Amino acid sequence: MGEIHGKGPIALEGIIAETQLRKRNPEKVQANILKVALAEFAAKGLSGARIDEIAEKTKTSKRMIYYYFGDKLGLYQTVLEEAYREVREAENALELDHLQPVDAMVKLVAFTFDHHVSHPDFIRLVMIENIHQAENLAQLESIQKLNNAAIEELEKLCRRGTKLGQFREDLDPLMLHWQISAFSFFNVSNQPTFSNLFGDALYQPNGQKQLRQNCINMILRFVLLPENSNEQKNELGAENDKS
Amino acid sequence: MGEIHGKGPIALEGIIAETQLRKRNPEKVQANILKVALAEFAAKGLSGARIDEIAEKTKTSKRMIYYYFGDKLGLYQTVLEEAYREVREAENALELDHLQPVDAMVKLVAFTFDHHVSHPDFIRLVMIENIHQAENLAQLESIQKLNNAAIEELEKLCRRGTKLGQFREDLDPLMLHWQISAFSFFNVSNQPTFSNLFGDALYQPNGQKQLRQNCINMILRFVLLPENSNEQKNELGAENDKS
Amino acid sequence: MGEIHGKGPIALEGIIAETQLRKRNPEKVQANILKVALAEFAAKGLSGARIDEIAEKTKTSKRMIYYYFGDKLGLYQTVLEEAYREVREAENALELDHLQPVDAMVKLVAFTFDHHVSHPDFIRLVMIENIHQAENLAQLESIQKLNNAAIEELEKLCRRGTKLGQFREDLDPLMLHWQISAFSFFNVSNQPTFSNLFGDALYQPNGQKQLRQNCINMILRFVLLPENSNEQKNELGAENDKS
Amino acid sequence: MGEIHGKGPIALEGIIAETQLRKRNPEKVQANILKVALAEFAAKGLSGARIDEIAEKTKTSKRMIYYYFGDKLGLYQTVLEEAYREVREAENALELDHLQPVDAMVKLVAFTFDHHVSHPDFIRLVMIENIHQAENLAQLESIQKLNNAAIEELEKLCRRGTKLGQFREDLDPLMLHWQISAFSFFNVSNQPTFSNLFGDALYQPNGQKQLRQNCINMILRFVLLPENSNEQKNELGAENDKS
DNA sequence: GATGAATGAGTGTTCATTCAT
DNA sequence: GATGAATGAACACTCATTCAT
Repeated sequence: MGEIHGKGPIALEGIIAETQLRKRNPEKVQANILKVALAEFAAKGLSGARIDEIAEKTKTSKRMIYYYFGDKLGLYQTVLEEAYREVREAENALELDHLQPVDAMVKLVAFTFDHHVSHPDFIRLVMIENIHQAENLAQLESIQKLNNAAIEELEKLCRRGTKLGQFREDLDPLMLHWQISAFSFFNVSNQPTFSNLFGDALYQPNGQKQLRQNCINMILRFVLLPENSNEQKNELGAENDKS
Repeated sequence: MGEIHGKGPIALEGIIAETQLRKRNPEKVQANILKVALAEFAAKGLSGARIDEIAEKTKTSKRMIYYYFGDKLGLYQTVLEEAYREVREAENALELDHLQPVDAMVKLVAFTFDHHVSHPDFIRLVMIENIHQAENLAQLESIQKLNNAAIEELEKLCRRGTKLGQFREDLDPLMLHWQISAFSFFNVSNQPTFSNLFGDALYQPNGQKQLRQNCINMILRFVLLPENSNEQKNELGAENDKS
Repeated sequence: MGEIHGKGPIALEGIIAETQLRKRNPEKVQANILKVALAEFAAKGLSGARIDEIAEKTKTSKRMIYYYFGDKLGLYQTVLEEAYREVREAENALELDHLQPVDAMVKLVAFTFDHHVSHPDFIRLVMIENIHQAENLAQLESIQKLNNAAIEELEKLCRRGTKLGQFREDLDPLMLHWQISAFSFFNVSNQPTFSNLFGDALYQPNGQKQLRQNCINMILRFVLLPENSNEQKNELGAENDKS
Repeated sequence: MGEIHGKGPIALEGIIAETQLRKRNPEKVQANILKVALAEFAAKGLSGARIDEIAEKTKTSKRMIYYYFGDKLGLYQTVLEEAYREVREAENALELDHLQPVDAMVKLVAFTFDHHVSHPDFIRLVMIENIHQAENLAQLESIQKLNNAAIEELEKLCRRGTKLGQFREDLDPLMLHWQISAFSFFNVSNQPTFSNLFGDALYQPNGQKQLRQNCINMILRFVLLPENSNEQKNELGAENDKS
């Protein structure tokens, strides 16, 4: 990814490019360190990751890690911060306002599910934070603000659905977010142990497809008023088969 | 830490008394080590936990850990094995056969939810295993057998419910187990980060009560045939309020 | 520390203003560095002082330290040289020739005592040099010349006192200088340990007053011929009380 | 000192002896570390000394330094503590009670002077402590007690001399101790810089002999009542010549 | 079975110094 | 003259593990 070693016919250009890349480009150096560090921390945890190993996989040296991030914890916290920021920015890019409430809810759950699947390193980082009682996350002020947006978006959606007589009136956006997250997060976080203990059928393409659809269905049945739920039952149930 | 910085006279009498107190009781010594080790691994992860610290909190010495468990990984694997065994044994003690399918399902979900809440160290151990791609769990043959029982129990229950015309016919016990686990596991595993980002309302007594009830409801609505679901809608919905 | 952990926008205006404030004034820049370096070396020793920390407390940058002084040792030696020069210049400004020998001697001892008290950083620098076996001092040719003046001044004074029949004939100016220095130097150099072990009574205003007077008395009794010493005994003794 | 390498005809015995010396002898291992560390700290200061270098000069390994002393500061503090203890114990072994006050005072000053000369590493350690504002010394409770004994001994002596009409009545034992210490300490501590600046005449055998005698004389003239001082003046003065 | 002593390979971190602009 | 970026060698310290008794 973005590596340069010997993939063009003219070697000299590659050398020049690499030289320019490596030297005097603080942003890229930091980004490169963070990318490597994210993978290492996600794979081995905070105390399991080794600064030496991170440095080795980097285009720069161990010294620069300390130059830019102070110490191991500083590096970890920056990695955590960037990971959250990236994920939240993608979430905020979701445009739900112009969709019908039901469609918007389907899109939200589907996106959340898929987004977790496509960011396993972020999931693992969050697991690590949970093992550490979120004490590092608690120190990142910049993150706290980002998350309210997600709840507010959901609240807007609930209100719209309720006003149209489609959603129940007693919905709690926070709990809804919790429920959507539980499915999406667990799906990625516990894949290794679940597969090991019960086989990986649910983690094959077809299994994931059903899992995803059932999550959407469960959330929909939860938010919809019974009468609306009935109208859609065939449609919803149809996707639950194992075909 | 088993290290000496400074020195002091040795209380000979104390040593004799202590020796007599625990004279040659291998099982208790091992159980004591495992209890301490579980807490340490759960709190700090595999590489974060320190043999010295575990030994210090033990009634015995560091040498005994190596004597009984070989090395750090051996200790961790034994801890993991015991934790799984204990949890699964409790699950298997659930008597569901004499209950109506719906009641049995409610009891199963409620028990799973509560059981996770009351075994946070186990949850954390599973998180750690997931970070390590379940590679240690994979080496424990004794565990693999235990889990099929859980699925089989659930399968029996589904079949009974379906035969009575209450449950849908296309239920997949494995997926059902996944769904129940997702709620129950996430509830404990992600409490630190979720509370930090969104406040701890859902982790206050009242919040937990609602969360638990909604999980039961969601599972029920998922397994019940629509016509049965409708019959119960008032009852189910009633518990969703925030009172 | 010249290192970056985190980043922030750069206040361009501030930089321009500051640049104009100290536009090209090498002497002041060097003097500023030396002042800061003296304090740092005196406080933490040669190996204990940090170039980064010195640079940070300076109005200029780390690079300038290397530009002007070559390396850490060069900076230290320059600091040492300047400190000696400043102290010796003050000593040489003492006008003793127009005073009676006894008065001149009193003034010399009193001045030396006070001068040490008011230059604690210099004292500490000399202590550091002594720990390093004076190997840096030995490389500063400029300093060697300065000190003979002090001994010559003292020799002149001794000769005058002896010629007038007040001082003993066998006085050795070098030893006299040693004795005066011993009191004056030890008073400052060993204050921390002495106070810690024996209380700080002697380092309170009254204690210092007595200490100073007793030093003067001891030197006087040493240089004066016994018959002169007797004449002054009441006067001298009177100042030894603890009032 | 106590080394074994190849100084006996039978090599095998040496090997056995060395083996027994190196293995399982905690006291000797610690003593060996402390001896080496004292020399290193005295030569290079707290931050200048290197744990690696200390370990290398030791019969054991770097790891054992941390095993017994925790960290660098712990090692330094233990070195400091042992150095003070050793020096104070020698001082307390002085038997002054059976001597005439004047003889006792002469013996005390002479001993103090010589004792400092023969413990240069201790002196350097004290200098280092003074540069560090005695902050490590302040943490050693065991040392504080030892020093009162020295002052009390001196107080007893002063009282005896005063009672016999030989010493002045207004003597302050603490100040007397300060004065004796000033000479004795400065003589060792400032030898490098003093020799460098003024030549080493005073540090040649003859110079030291005079210096020592003059210190005794100055202290005696200070404590003796003038009439007694006069009686002894010839005797005292006689030793001040440069022969 | 049980204990304190001992160890080597690593692990995070810091230092004075130099480079590119 | 002046600045932020970059560096390698060293540094203090820790780890799981084994030895001798």
